[in-house]
Amino acid sequence: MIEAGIACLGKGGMTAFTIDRICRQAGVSRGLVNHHFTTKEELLVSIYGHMTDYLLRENTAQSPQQQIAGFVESSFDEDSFNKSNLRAWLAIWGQVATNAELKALHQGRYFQYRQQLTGALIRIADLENLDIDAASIARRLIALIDGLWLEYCLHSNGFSLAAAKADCYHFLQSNGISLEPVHQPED
Amino acid sequence: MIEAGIACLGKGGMTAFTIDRICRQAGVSRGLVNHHFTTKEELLVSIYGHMTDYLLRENTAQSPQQQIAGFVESSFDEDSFNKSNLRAWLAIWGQVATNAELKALHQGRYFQYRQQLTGALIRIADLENLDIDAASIARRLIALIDGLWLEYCLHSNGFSLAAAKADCYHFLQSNGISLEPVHQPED
DNA sequence: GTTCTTATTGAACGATCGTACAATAGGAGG
DNA sequence: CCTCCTATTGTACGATCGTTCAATAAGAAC
Repeated sequence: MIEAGIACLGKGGMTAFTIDRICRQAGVSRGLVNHHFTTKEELLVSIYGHMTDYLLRENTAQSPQQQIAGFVESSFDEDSFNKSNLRAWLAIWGQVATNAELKALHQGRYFQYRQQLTGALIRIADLENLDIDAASIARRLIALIDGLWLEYCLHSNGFSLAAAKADCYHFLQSNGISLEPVHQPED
Repeated sequence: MIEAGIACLGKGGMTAFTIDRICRQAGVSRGLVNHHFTTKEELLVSIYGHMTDYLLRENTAQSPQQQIAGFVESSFDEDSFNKSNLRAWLAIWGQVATNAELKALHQGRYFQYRQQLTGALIRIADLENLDIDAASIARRLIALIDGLWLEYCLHSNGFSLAAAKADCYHFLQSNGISLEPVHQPED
């Protein structure tokens, strides 16, 4: 049902996020959503939680370098960060200002995400005796990733996912962070 | 009426973009929208055209350095790039995949925008004998601007508009582009 | 004043929206 | 078998959606 909601958001944004279409997508009857979720907004919050769980999942990388590389790689994993999912994110971002519960969750999840990045950067700086502003780099890296993803999905003919990843690595390198790009196991 | 539509998009995204609310916002009666615009989607396209006209307006800067600085400065002008306008942009971006007419316009406007940036970068490279990939820098600068704007509007307590501008200038500098930041006339 | 075009109004239409609710199905525990 | 709890269904409701359309207001042209 959460998956069905994501699919609807991906198809037509918040306009397509209706009880009717979600139930049809999930193959269940109309009244079921309001049985499991008291309101439609609550379903939206659950959906956002589900989506961010994926982002904040345990990163099994050993070194902080591998951890950051893992972030970059998974940020442009075409299974998760495709046009459909971008629309879902755009729709949810557009509702953050309206839905207080969603806003609180979003602020928390974004903080966690940035903290994970910042922590890895600080560990790298400690290991290699670097003098960097880890929080600032994390913030700018997130901005770059979001912006590249936006560009890629809105006009994908412009460049490739590989180019987007390269841009991120280039950004890190120009900020003093060098890391061996890890190759994801191709399954 | 176009302004009223932007205001509605800013208040509640595409969900609030209804004939009723637009007319109420504009202070006119219900039937007027369909008199000037055959359909609601056509109004949305007009709104997007109006919004991008502002971005692509004639840049009166003399030097290419000033031109790029003008882009950065106006990208974080709080009159235009506030939370309300972000929501309008998010809503429109979310509809680009659905509305063919909107998609065509968006592709064209984005191409113009990137061309203006690329052209200025090429002129700088010519003047200063630099060997740069202007198109790539333009693309990454746009991504950084979009991402920073997104971050700023979604959790504005994180940093300031001045910091966002500084991030852009820092990015350009680390890519070999140095430019004197111009101070906008404060009117 | 008359005529024509345009701007604007407000009511009406069927469709769809979110939610509530009574009714049914099914499985677990006794 | 009976009883409870939960899962699921389908209908119903008032509200709002986009669009259509006849009616009116307002000027411009003559």
